[in-house]
Amino acid sequence: MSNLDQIAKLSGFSKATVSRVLNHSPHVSQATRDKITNIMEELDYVPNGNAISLSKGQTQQIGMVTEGINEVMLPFLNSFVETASQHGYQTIIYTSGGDPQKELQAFEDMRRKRVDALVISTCVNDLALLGSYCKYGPIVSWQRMELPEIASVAMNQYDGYMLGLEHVIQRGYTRIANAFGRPSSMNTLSRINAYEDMMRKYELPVYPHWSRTGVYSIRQGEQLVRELLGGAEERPNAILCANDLVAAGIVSEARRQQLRIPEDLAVVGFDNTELAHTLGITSVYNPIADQAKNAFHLLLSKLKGVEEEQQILQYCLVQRATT
Amino acid sequence: MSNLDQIAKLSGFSKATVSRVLNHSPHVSQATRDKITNIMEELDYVPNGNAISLSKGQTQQIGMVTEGINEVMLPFLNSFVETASQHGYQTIIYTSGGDPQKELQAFEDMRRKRVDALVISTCVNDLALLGSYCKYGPIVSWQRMELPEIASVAMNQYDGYMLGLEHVIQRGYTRIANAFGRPSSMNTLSRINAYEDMMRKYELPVYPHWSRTGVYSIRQGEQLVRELLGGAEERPNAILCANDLVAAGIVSEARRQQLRIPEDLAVVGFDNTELAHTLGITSVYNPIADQAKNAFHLLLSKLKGVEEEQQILQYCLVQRATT
DNA sequence: ACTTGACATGTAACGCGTTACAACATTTAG
DNA sequence: CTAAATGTTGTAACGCGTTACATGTCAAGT
Repeated sequence: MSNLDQIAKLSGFSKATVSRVLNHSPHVSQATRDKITNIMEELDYVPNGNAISLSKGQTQQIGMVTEGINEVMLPFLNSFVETASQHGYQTIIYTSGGDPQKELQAFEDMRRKRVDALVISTCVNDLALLGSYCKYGPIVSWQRMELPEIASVAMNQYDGYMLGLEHVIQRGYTRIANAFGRPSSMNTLSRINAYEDMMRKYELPVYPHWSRTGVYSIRQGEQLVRELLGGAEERPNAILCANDLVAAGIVSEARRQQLRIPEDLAVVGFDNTELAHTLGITSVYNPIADQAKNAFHLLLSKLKGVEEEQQILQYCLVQRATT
Repeated sequence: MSNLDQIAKLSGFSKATVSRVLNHSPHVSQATRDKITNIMEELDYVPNGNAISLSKGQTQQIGMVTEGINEVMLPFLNSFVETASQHGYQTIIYTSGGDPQKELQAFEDMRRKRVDALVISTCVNDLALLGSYCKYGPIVSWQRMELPEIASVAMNQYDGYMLGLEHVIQRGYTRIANAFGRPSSMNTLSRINAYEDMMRKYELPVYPHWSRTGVYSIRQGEQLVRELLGGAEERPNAILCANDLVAAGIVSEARRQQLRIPEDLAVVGFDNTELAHTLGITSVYNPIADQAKNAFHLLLSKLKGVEEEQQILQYCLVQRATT
């Protein structure tokens, strides 16, 4: 392995000049540049990334914090990785599996300068703890957070949920159940507020039993159908779901139980992922890929101290066969 | 930001001793260790990851090369990230979007010592080119590769495909179509061989028109149904798919066209992902998560020069409602 | 001819741990 | 009581670019 020092010696120039060539500095004559470039090619030289990171004090790496990678965050992840890479940044995945201790690794890695910044997709640690890491680098969250230091790129959950609720109510469903996501997350709180406000507005019944939190996956969706529609006398006739995965689980389990959709049960998913399209599930469109782009640009702004342009994001409801 | 030098000066010991404390070397007395540890805590000291990487010559980071992250590789990615993290390695995602030039970034990053090793999920560059990067670090591939330097953890595609074929033939389907994946990949070649051998064995008709390559996604599956079952006189009555995504697309489009499944059309997916379970699609089980584990352990073996244990993986067919 | 400035290049310190080797002290074995 | 073994700590070089500042050169301006 050759290094910059050898290139300098062999070419007869100083390390500084070689470094300038490497960094396309204009302060090098063409002749010098050519000579040095030739020698670098001869020796098959490439600069050592770690040395660069050490001296520059940044790694061009951004950590993504998540509980685990699932279908819902796929477009977020893809879009983020893609956008970052276009700007010369790589993305490191930190999955916690729900373990706060494991999640902390990501934050510690920022403290240790292994990553320049963090995007949070899902997060299981205390706000206070997160706050204490803000001084080590910029953090942006997909989910809404109550910390001023941590910007969020999520859509307005309250409005989005209202949209879904309004939709089913307009179509005549009145017994509405909810499969919410992470308990006590801002997203969930906003949705709960939306639900309560809407029920009040139309004076519809609220059965606490019909609202669940902590429902994210296909399996949990299936399970929910068994519980809510098993044999109880008073059953909901519409379910709004934390995401399309849950909706998919509900739809497939409901069909297995000979329930007619949408006659007996209306189902509304969230995020309008590929899955919702495939299965024909009505879903609230959530511009996830654009949110990821915004997340990256927010981080870049903070890293470079310059304003980067943010997109303004729209949401809407996509109606399909389940309502 | 405090550094090791400051800790050394303040504690009155040398940098070497401080470093020993950091690395839990046994050659430090308890008293010294305590003193140094206290000072580190006082100053809120953490070692700089880049400095460590530079001097150790390794980053504890592994790059994952892929065209894009989709449902099929989700368990692979998740399992890999998880396993790697258990062993102190982080995973960096390199998505190429099919652009060889972008893909090269991952390989260049290994050359520049940004990652210690690479796992290839999908790869669009020449074998020859890949071969030339093997000298910079270990590479393991999910897909089978013809290079001796690059180990593979994929299941035996030939046998797996045989399993699917045998299944539909036993159930009386004779007009079999194929949605293969990447053209000219080893996987596809093996599957094509399996198909031809099997058709020969049972003396079944082979319509070249019924075999497609380059079909990976839900949309492409839907498209395929329109093409193969649109209006042609002689139609296939069974389709084997590159993966469960394609199968999902086929099933949903076929239903839209009022085709009865499995009476009019049998569909077999591959990988037996969550999606196959949800939609009730028969699928060849592919122990993807375990393959990812094996991939990591293979890399670790090569990095440490020690044998790591590999699991022997089983596959089987999971029958559901589409056959 | 002389100053000023633009341009090219070098010097040396810096970013921060790691580690082979040396040195010294203290046990322990004989 | 001494030699060998063990344990503790220090020295200094190394891994490799980056960059602020200094220096030297040559052409344009007056």
